[in-house]
Amino acid sequence: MAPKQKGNVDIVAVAKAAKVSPSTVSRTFNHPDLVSPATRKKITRAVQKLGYVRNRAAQMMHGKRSGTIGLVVPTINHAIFAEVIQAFSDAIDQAGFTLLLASHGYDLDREYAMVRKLMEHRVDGVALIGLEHSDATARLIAQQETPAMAIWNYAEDSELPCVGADNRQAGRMAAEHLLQLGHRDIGLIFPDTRGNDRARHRLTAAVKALETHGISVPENRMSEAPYSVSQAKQAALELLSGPSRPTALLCGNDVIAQGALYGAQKCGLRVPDELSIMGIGDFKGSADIEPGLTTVRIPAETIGTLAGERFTSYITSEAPEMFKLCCELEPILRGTTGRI
Amino acid sequence: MAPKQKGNVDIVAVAKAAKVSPSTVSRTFNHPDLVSPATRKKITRAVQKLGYVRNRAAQMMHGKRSGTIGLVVPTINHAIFAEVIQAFSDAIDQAGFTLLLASHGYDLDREYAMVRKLMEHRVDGVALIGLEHSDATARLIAQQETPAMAIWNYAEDSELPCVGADNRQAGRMAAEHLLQLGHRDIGLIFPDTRGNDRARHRLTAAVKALETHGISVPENRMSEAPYSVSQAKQAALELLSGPSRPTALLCGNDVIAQGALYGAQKCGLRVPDELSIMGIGDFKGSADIEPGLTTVRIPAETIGTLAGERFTSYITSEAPEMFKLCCELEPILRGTTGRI
DNA sequence: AGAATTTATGAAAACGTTTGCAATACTATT
DNA sequence: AATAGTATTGCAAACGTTTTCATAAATTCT
Repeated sequence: MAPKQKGNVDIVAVAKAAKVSPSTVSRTFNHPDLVSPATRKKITRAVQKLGYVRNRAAQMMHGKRSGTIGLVVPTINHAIFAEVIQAFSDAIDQAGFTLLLASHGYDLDREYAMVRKLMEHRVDGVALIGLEHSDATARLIAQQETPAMAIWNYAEDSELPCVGADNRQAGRMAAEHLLQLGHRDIGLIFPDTRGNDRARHRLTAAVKALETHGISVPENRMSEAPYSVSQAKQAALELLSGPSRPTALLCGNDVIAQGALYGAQKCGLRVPDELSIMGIGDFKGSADIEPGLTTVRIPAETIGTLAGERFTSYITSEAPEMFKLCCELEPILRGTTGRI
Repeated sequence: MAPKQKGNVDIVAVAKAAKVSPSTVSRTFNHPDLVSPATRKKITRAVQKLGYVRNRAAQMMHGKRSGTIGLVVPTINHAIFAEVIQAFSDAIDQAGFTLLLASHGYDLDREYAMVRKLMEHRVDGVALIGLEHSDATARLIAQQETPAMAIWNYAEDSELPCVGADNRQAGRMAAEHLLQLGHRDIGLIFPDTRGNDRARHRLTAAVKALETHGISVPENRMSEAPYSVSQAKQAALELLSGPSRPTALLCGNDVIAQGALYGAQKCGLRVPDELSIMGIGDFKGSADIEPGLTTVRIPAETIGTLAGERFTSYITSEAPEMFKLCCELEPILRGTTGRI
């Protein structure tokens, strides 16, 4: 069946096969109510027979939306972004959009290049992770008048519409949980904060919360590690091998916390009796390690879904309304923290 | 700077600003050597000033490639696919292509819908995960003459070009490793194999390898669990709680193996002394758990990169050559398996 | 039965590019 | 200085759709 036409099955081939004009075929797709049921059936049959697939690029040239949304992330290969991407993708798919995905590896210049690339494809909107972007990117977005939004961070004063969590609050909550348990000597393991406002906000807020309680964090209690279990393990090992060791470790995210946990186990430290470990994020799997990781839950799936839903309706709306959604954080108390 | 034009900055606006014809502007982009350096500079300046961004959809209407490649995966939110997606994305980006991503949640009908959706966007190629797809999907691909490929599985007799690993071999290697250590009573935890040829091939090959050694696996030694640590933990708990328990667990992938490990720890079983656990995949993180997970390494990143490189050159080539690449598997011996 | 609507269809212009062909302006050759 | 090239540019058609406007057919009303 479905005899392979000589390549170019377009709307006029369908029209010919159905013995109607191209206009009518187009109308059958876009305004079916304007076309008589009989003709519609003829056309549908011709479409089936020829295996016609609509050409959205051609539609797009008539001011129609392209039906695509661009998403630019630092990396795909990271539990938390994968979760956001999945949820976002599902949500926009629901609204008939297709996802154009690009990653930049935490490089803001590459981010600009990616946004530009997406705009060449005339995406109907661009979603970015975080609120920190280069001026060039901001200019480009403003100039092209492409709808844009930020995912993952929330900020009251954001220029862009955003759906996310308050990373400062996350940092504060993590610090306060440890303080509440009586910890006074706390080690910090965070990633490089350049071009990563999420990490930076968490770190500064955590430090500030500690200072409020009269605790300052000396240099030798701070360690830098990328989002990698093994490198975080390494970093933790260093932090724990000194002559005096902290009673608790506050980690930039759950991946780092997981590495820290393994590091502690390697040192033979009992968690949480001898060392408390606190993560941020509540990644998939954090509940399942032994002991379960205490963390601050950032609802990635909710954020992705909400972002997708709001963005699509923002794009399709006649009179788009600015939106800024702050998703609730929640301390998840599991087995890696305890009273001093 | 960059004064916002009244919305539509197209090639003719640029032409007007540079006082040349649209054709010349177009040529400046596509065949710069045909344009005098002086004019080229004028045009470049006009482009800068107006903030012109090329419209690939419009180019596409002239038989030019759209510059997009579609990738359809079961799910994004899975360590192993995230890794493949990242590598694939980077590789095609390198060649100037942009990724259109869609996921179907292990539903072959939705997979068809996604492929169709991508074709409406006139992707230059479609990459699918695995070799098992619905007839409708196969027909659609053949009919549209869109280049297509399979990622993740390798099969000698595949219709599509493919880059991947031999999942049967993976299953066999896992089984043989356990056999070699003297295990005779082996429990199997695998996901539902419908619409998932990866899992099915691993399972059947593992069972066959065991049978070759005169071992048949009774019903009560098999358990089904999705790719979820917690559910796999549950499944392992059931398998291990019976009156007699197996001496080893062969798991469909590393996520399941990780769950099984936690399950064993929960039962108070010492791994690997009292129970061996074998995974398949070597996910990021599998090396870092304690004890490190013994597994069969499937080089996800290599597969993604290779797939992206080969596919782009396949697409851009004048005379495309079929390709089928089988990536090497490697048993990774860590701490979760031992002699009986 | 004829006029006035309403419904269904087609013709043609438009969208933003690319490209084959024609025209023009140079340069080199004799 | 006339000729033959060659380098540069512009014109207009083409790509696959959508949409406005006009026309034809069918229906309703008086």
